[in-house]
Amino acid sequence: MSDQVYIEDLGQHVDQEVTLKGWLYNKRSKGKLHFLIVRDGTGIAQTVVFKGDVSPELFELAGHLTQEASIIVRGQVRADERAPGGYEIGLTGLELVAAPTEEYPIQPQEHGTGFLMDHRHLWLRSRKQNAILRIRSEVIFAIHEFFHLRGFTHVDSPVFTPNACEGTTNLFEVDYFDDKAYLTQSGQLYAEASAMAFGKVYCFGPTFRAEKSKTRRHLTEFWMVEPEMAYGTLEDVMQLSEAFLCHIVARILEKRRPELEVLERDLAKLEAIQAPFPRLHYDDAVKMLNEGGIDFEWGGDFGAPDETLISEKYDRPVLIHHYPRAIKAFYMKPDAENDKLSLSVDVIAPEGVGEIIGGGQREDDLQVLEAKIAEHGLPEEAFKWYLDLRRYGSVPHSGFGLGVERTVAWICGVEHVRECIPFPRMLYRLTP
RNA sequence: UCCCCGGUAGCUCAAUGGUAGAGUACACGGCUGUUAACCGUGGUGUUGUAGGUUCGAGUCCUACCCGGGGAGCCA
Repeated sequence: MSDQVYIEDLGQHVDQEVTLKGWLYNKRSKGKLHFLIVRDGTGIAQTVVFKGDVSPELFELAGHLTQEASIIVRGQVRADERAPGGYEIGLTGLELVAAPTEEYPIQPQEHGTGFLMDHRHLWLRSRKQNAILRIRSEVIFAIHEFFHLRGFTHVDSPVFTPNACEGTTNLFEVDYFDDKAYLTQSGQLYAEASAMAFGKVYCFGPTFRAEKSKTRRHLTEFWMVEPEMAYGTLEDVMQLSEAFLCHIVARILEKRRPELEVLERDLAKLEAIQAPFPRLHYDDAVKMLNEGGIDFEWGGDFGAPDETLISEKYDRPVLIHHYPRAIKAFYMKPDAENDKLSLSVDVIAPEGVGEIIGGGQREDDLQVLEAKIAEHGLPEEAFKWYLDLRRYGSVPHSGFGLGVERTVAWICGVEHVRECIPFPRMLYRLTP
């Protein structure tokens, strides 16, 4: 049918005869009226079947449709304040493509998280989940757009790796023919190599952590975007992450407002995301915690409650920089002015989502890096190629990693990252 | 790995140690404007598993399994 339209475009077809192809989301009947609520992946729309307007067979068919029946409906679009979304279709034609062979398990009522996660493949059809994942798609598009507009080259890093980037624990080990390999936990080392070849690069892909974490911020498989800039400094990374987050949020506000409304997101909180972001030296963050009544000792890393206390003081993301060297990865460059500190930065999202960005300036001196690798007990052989980057034209460089699911959770105002990826992989959950 | 909570009908949940129930979904009937519509009629259980205490266990005890929330670690 050539006049098929999508529900998100209904407003452009008022008073026209159109065809919708979709599924029955819900149905309400009242005597000589059936209200068929149809979804097509772009939204939901109400269609009205009036007994006087259609054949008895069609009215009977409409009355017996069950939830998630796949249907093609035809009728005239009209504006009506009583219709959800403001538009409805006066139905004149109805084709049942396939009736469900069994009762659809997910109903318009409360369900438990475990049940919904077991039915994730169907849960995706629900309004809220649909909105979250459409926003995720837009976030990913905005990420690519941002870097391309700034002259970054997209260079992907491998998923199979021979070694750990940040230590050997928490890696998924897999058989690799007669050898062992690990699923990557970061593409950074490869992004560094790419930056030496292309200048400004970013890699984007799934990463894996075999941490036995059971919290609303953790997945065992999550997506990370990691830009890396040759000749970049800590300051460059801080400016880039600020502009990056502003760009993403602006894009979502521009293009995904209907989805944000489905999620009942407070738009004012997103509209507040403008540069500059507050910057907090690690020392000052520690002071802030102590003044806030948390017994925190200098030198430690911040836990979830610490991050929440800090982020609650601001209405936009906070950049915390110059963390102690001891709690950061081996490749972080020390601060020339204070050997105990590193040229590192974490970005804490507002509203309790926690850290969404971690990055900094990398160690570019061969001898220092060799010593660090030995000090961390890492296998020198595995890092031979990485050290080549310091042998052949080493330059200062910096970059960061952004966790996509946490970013989507923050933008959507969703409690748990498991709803921010189509098929989450978590501790104790591998299906569907 | 540690701490806390839970597991009863397809789903959401009730049930002083004493006959295992309601709402919802589904089916049929009624109503021309419903917003998770409403009204009437219709039936569903190895109470997570295995032991134990008891005249009697969904309920108390022990172990295990599964799930949820949080911590640590991280994005």
